[in-house]
Amino acid sequence: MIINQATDYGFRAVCYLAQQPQGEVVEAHTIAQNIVVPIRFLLKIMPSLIKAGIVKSQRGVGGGYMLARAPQEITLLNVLEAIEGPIRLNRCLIDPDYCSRNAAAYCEIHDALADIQKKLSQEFDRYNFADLAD
Amino acid sequence: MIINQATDYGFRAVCYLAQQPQGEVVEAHTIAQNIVVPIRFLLKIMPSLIKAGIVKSQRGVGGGYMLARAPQEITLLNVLEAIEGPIRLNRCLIDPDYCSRNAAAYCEIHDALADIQKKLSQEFDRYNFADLAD
DNA sequence: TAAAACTATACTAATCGAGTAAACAATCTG
DNA sequence: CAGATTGTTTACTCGATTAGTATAGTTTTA
Repeated sequence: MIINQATDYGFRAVCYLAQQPQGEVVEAHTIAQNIVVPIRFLLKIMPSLIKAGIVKSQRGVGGGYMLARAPQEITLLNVLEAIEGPIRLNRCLIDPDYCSRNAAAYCEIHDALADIQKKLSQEFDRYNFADLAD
Repeated sequence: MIINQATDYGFRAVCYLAQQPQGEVVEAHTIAQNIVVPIRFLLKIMPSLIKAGIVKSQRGVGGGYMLARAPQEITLLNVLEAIEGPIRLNRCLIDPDYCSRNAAAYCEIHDALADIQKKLSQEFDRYNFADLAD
């Protein structure tokens, strides 16, 4: 019921990139310093954001990271799912076989959780980084 | 971002009790069998529900558990908080000093998460066990 | 007073989270 | 093209948490 530290750092990193002039490439150590995150940990997180099409990277001298699309097109949900996968409130919502009662198909609680989970995703999706970076 | 197994079991236990005739005392092993939960684990969870005023217990021969108040007065949020404490999406929402940037006071992300967290609590609070037990 | 029930506390094994390390691959510059 | 720079990949560690088990204790009632 708590987001990962990595996700928190991911939010900060994307927010920081959204605050840079458009097209500016920022290297990892600069990002890490500004958002106050251990650089090695940040370096491990970034590839997830790249695979999700949220940021782009450039290697070699003068390399670094930049957003891969407009900040208003990136939501908290996008970053969260890129780093820790889809939101799941309960394991039975991923794998019905997980339920020790084998009741996923008719369980009222299952339905309620599925509903809440959907609402939660929508809430995370309401926030984009153009607004957050202000 | 996922609820505890204990919370899941708590939901089931309260739901099962809500399905019993009013005032009926049900012993732990009966509950455990019906909701398919290890009895020792269930026995460990129940005291949290008692402390939260959700169920009552009776010791000795013929003892067991019953709801402490009407099912419509018990929500998913009540049970969740009884078992795993208040919902917190991020540690900085409990303890602002936790933020490695020390930015909780002015961080836009912090505000967004606080907002989402509030909505999430409200969602869990919308479901009561009179409805869930149908 | 003995058995039946819940309570409290401590223990354990497995998993997960956060962070570190090291070897590697790409890119630029002189 | 050599070497420095910067990101990538994968593996490792250590501590915390989770899920569950065990045991000794307390209350109640027949």
